[in-house]
Amino acid sequence: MNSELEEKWQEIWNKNRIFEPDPDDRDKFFITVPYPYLNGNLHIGHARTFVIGDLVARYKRMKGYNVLFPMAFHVTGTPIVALAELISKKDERTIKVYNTLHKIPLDILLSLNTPEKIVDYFKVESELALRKIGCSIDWRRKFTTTDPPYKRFITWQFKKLKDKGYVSKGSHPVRWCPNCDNPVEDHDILNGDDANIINYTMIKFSFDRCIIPCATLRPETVFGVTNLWVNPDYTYTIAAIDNERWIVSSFAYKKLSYLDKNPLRVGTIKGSQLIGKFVKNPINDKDLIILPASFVNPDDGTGIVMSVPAHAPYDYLALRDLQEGIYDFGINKEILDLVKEIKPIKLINVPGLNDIPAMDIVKNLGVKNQKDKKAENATKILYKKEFHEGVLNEVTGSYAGLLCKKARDVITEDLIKKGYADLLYDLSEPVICRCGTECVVKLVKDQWFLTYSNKEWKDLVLDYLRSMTIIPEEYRKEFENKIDWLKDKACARKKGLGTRLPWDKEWLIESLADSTIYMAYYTIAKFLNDGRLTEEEMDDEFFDYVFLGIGHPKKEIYKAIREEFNYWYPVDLRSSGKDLVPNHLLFFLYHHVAIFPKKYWPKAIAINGFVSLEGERMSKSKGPLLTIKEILDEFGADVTRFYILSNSEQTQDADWRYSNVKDAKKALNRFYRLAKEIISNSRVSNNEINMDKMTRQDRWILHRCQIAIMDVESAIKDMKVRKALQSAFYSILNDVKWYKKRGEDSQVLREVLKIWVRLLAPFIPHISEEIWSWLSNVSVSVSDFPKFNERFVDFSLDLEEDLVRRTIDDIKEILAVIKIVPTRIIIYTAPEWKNKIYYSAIKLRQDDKLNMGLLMEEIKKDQQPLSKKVSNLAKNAIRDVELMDPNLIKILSNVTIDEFDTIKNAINFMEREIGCRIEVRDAKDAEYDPMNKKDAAKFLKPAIYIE
RNA sequence: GCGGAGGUUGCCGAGUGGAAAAGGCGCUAGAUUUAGGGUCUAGUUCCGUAGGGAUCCGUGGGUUCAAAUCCCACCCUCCGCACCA
Repeated sequence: MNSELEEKWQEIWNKNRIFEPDPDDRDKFFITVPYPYLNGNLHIGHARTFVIGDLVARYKRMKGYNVLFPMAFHVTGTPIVALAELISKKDERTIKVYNTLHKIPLDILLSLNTPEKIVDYFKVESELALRKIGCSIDWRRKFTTTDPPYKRFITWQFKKLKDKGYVSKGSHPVRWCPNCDNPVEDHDILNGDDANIINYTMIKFSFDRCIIPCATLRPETVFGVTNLWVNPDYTYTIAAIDNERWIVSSFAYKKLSYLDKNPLRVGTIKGSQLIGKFVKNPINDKDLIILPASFVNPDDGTGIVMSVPAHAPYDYLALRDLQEGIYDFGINKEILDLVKEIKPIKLINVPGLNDIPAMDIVKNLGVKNQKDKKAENATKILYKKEFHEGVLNEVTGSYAGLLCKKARDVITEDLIKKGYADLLYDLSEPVICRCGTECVVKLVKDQWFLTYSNKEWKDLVLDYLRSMTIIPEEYRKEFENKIDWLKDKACARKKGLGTRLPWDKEWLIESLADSTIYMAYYTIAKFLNDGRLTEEEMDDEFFDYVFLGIGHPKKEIYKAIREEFNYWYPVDLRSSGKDLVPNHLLFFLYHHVAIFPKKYWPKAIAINGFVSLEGERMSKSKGPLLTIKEILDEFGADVTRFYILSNSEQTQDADWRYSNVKDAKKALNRFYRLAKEIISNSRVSNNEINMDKMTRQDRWILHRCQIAIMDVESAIKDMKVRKALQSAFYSILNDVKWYKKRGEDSQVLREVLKIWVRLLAPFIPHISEEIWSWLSNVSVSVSDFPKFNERFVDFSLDLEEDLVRRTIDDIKEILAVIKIVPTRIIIYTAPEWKNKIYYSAIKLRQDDKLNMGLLMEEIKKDQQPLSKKVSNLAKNAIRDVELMDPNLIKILSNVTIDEFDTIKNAINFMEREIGCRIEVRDAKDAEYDPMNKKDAAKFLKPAIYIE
């Protein structure tokens, strides 16, 4: 149990090339985990995904599959370039983080001043870390995503996507810093991390050759607009946009200037000057009056809003305030008369809200006026209710009958098409760039998109998803939701490392887009790395042939490459962290479906959670962080694997806690010592163990091993690694402890160990190899996984051991209560007639027919003399049996247990445990019974008398 | 806001309709050919002079012979929401 031991076995694996599979006659299993991104050292979070992948790889290998588990490195994108810049600038924080957390010696760190040097450094370190943690990776297939041949592969893929019409050109909104003149990424933000880009629909109301655009999140309510609201004290900007003149706030003017509108300031106008003027509603040409309101914020939207008093509490209140003269903003009588004629126009019907919804809610909540804080709450409640439950009514014309949530997008689209509206992007809250500038939303033009919103493409993915295995199954819905939500994605950037778009060389392919089908590339990387294939040969025809079987091979070796691909593909399992569900894993599916024929589409996806460090989330750029190298130096591979695999299940997050890791180390030490002891106490034997000579306990422990094998296999099938490890390690450990207590046979223990070590080999391969080497001369990594052997299965043995255990516990419990030192203990097992009644009840329960009448009939058939005693017992039996676990019922309906015999056999053991002489009697013919206990004897619960 | 996950004992966490609390940690006691932070054993909600009883799974209701588990409402925590890998 030390690093030399682990290094020794790693060297043996390497030397014997046991993890370097080539196609052969066996069934194959191709497992991949996402390649790591090399802007730092691999950390404990990576370790989880890798170790889970390795566990499955090792398990499948032992199950006889030809297993391919490859690895490569991802370096395309911006972070590595940014890191190189920061290092060459000697950025204080970066140097500190990479020196103290990533543990890179300062002299080396300062030399990493180009992206290439960074990649070269981390790829060596990462491979080392992966080797040292014992991953059974075929390193002959490694590559880096900036390798020229890989770029050819990506180029081919994008040509294919474009040919299939999955690439389009358009514009899209990004967070933008006007000062840096660049998009703002998450780590560039000083303030406002939570801000989202929201898209308002800007409805264009016309006014005296001017346009007053009103931003709204509820475009469907355009049918219910009764007037506009302006802030009377604010001075608005008049901007020339195309051939129109727009009246907007000055902040809105700024926003528009980044949104492809090229506005030109031509004048200003005070809000109060607009009051009483009329605008036309574009959808019905109705004239609407402009009125003053206090809640209009010039910084939100365009600074002028449309009023829908039937459905917006603020609008309703502001209107009522005017009508009742609560706030009149000094409007004249003429306007006031017009205001008084305004009636809310209801356009959404909501079950339960019969009148004007805004009025209802204002009344219910007792909102006083537009300045009442409760108006905010009223708005929230009503908007939510109407969005989810609302149906558009006849006021909306052809949209009548549509659900609110369905209609919104349709209406927006129609309004824009007709020129009645435009989109306005805005940030949900202010965002401040690291340079201190307030950010805006900019519309980037001529951007290339992958059209993930394409209905046919989307349906193809959704449809295929149905036939895939998703582990855990609960994530299937998550995938469906995300696919449904997925929109077109910008797939090119100007900055960073990567492959150029083949048809537009100034753009680089975005780094998530270039890592979608790379698992296929592992099959050819082998040939590149051993020199049988050169970059120059890898043209489009080559890829078409190898991956799609199109055309003819120009060279003989291409056939082998094609066969290699055809053998390994599809991916049988992609195992990944849950952070990749809404991005990489979706694109992984989309691109496979787009590029490859169906038989090469991935079979299964498994998701795992993160790893936190002493309860805190790790961060590569800020810390805390714990590198794989560090933990391996301290704990070694097996302890690390053991801890991570046993710490949490599936998508739950694991937590790396030093104190618990140390405990894991102790547990493994214990196992190692125990194994050593078992080996030294037994002798080599190749004979099949002789079951006839075995005691009940011997047969019991072998039975338990079979159960463990079954449990481990079914847990691994569901990727429940924690459960698998519990069964493979702790469950057997506890059984072995009990077995040793009960009286062990060293040869039987040796057999148990043979099973045990192989069960554990996928989890903790190094220590397993070491122990296995004392038992066999074949590497455990390529030995057979223990086979479930029905011959050893006997559930009655479990019942017997449980009976013994429970009886001891009962005695101890009594002793604890009566607080005497016992001198003599008598155990009375239940008489046969009692047990018969229980078995009858169990049979009935198994057939789902348990009731008093039927049970009494059964008892009569057994020709028992009926008495009050019998019927009372039958009543009790029904209650007891009804409470029994269904699994126990199943077992009991197949086996019977001789309680007297069981206790009698265990009597010496029980005496040792209790430290007192113990006798066992059948309650039927026990004469000595001073406290009249024997009548209390029940099925599986013997009576106890203590002196 | 939308979508998702979760709330179990001192702590981490099993358990998703049939005896709540597996396993681990911590704690307590004991053993030890114990330097130790090693190893092993037992106990660890409360009450109990016979193996029993009471309480109990975020809160409040409900369904059921039976609910941590199913239904309804509410409270709280965490994660994602895109051009960022």
